[in-house]
Amino acid sequence: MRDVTIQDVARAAKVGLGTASRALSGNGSVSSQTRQRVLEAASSLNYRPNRNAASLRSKTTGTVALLVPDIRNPFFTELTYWFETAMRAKGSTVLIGSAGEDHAQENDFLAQIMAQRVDGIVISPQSEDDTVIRQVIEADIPLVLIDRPLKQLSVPVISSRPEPGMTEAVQNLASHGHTCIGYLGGPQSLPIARDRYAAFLEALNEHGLPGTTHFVEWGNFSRDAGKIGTQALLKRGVTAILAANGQLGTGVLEHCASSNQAIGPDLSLIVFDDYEYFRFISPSVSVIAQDIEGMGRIAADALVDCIAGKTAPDTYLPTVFIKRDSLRYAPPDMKENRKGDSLH
Amino acid sequence: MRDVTIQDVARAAKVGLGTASRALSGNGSVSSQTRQRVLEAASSLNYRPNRNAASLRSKTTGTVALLVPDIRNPFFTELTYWFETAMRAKGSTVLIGSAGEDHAQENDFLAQIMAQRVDGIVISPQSEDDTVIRQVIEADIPLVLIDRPLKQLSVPVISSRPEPGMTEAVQNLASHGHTCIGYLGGPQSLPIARDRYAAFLEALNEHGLPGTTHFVEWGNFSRDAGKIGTQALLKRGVTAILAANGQLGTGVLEHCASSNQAIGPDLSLIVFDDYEYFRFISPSVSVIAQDIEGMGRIAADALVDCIAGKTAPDTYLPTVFIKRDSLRYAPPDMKENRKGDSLH
DNA sequence: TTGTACGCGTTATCAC
DNA sequence: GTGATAACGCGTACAA
Repeated sequence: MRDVTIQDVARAAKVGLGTASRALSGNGSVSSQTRQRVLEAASSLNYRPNRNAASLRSKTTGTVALLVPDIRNPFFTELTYWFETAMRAKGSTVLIGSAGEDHAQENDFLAQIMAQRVDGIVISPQSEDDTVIRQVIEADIPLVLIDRPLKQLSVPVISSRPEPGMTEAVQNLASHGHTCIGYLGGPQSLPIARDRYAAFLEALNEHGLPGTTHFVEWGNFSRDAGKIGTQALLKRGVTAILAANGQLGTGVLEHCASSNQAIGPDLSLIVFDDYEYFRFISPSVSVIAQDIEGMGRIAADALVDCIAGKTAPDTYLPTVFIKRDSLRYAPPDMKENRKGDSLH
Repeated sequence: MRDVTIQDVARAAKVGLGTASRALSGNGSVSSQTRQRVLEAASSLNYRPNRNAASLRSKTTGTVALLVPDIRNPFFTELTYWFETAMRAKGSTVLIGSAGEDHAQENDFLAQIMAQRVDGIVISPQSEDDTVIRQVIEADIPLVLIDRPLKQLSVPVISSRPEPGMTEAVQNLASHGHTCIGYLGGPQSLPIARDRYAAFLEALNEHGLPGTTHFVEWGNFSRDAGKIGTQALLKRGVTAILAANGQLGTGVLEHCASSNQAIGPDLSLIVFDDYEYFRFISPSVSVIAQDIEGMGRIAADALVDCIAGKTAPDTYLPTVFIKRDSLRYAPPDMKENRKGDSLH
């Protein structure tokens, strides 16, 4: 059963092929009468335009791609959601690729989408390796980066400013009397990891926390690194941990759950990234939240600008501190006091 | 800067257009000598095949679509991940659509992918409304359904058998001495919701739990329904709750966290669906897990079969019960005993 | 405003 | 095994 083509529509409407095309696509001028006829014919024939044929001529496919390290990471899940929503509103569909840690998969995906002639691509780079990004740039495909800036290349970057949230977070820890704060950092080779740590240090300085020392454990942005780092930090006697991303924070939770360390009473916790479930587990987890919805939407805007040949500015969205129950720390000496305090 | 076409490759390799096409696509026979020449020419010219042009002739796009209610629901996130992985291995890219509750969005997405001429589509229906599905069938697009069977239509369904997991789960609750079990069910209009409840009842019977009563709260598969239902069940004195899906289970967690109800000691919990974070929160949540990876892969297999014109069987994957810490229930009378038991 | 003819890059169908 | 040539469905410059 052959598809109904624009030819069929033209015949049914008793107009020329070109007229039908113009009436349906909206380019060029058609008298409203004939347009009406064409539209009716189209819908009565159940006409579905063939994007592939159109793309062949117009060089635009109405399709963009989103490449993330792992869509199962809630940050990327949400980013994907908002980006897809924004792009669909703009009339484009989104091809997703979840690359995992595997470079072969990344290249696989890249080859496929290049063949598909996507209009543009958004990449959230996982590793320090730039080869994929360079390929995209070389192929001259409009590109927007999430999280990771790329030096000396005019590719728009959408990311976050860790400072606002970080400042409040540190202030809060300080006001609770913490003197030994542990920091779980991401790979120092990643700019965002460095930025977050710098913001952390700056926040400490800003509030002039005398006598406050901090301990740092570096690792990749993974749950396992979070577990291992937590273990190490606890040995060093920290009373609070600030995890530089959600995966690391999840690792903290995991370690504490398996070692019966009670978050809140025994250990304060703040996580950079607000995974949905942080809100309704017990105790709920205090976070420094990125504006993921904003990132997705702005990435979409930036991408269509790039596709249109315009330039799009780098955008750094503010973060906010959200205080929850993981900050109910009761230092040992306070516990001692309580014990003696039999009046209550 | 014009794209390099297969023409250019053919010229460079000093062969005819057709030969180049056969050499590159693998269809038809070419002497290994000339194939070599063509391949070399292609890579040295940095040739990228144009899928759109190919699709115009071959009627196949190497693209499939996946439509889920909300990709942010961890079940669908993981399903998307595995499905995408499987499809990429088969050489297809995946267009995703996250429909939300919005029907307009669904239709939007549908129109777009029909224009894209996707080879097939996998739908995980959200509502009882079949209009989207019917449209796909009417357009004669190969279709596979996740979760939801469709009566009297030969569309493959990939879903789960709740029985194995449910049986073990109920047995476990019984062996812990629960006599009042609460059940949070999904919309009775949904087959999977009915199936799960039926499996629950069957499990109760199977183990001949004398004196065990159960209480049921129905709602849609949402966190809010879980919260409200939990509240209602607790008022009725249940000592354990079985939630019929992950969202409902999340609602239980949320209610308990905000009302200081300790899961484990105060209330046993088993959730149908194994969200990743259930494993490492405290207490960890016992679950009846679906084989999502299997569902994703089998859906991919079934879809390519449909595309190839073959029929694919309905597949129901077994569930498994995974025991975790949310079952450490200590009934009030046991607590009393403990109090008196000062020997320990 | 409307219709015609051509080309987009590829695959498929022929003859050779 | 190989090389011309005709589609595929649509947009658009051009002529009418």
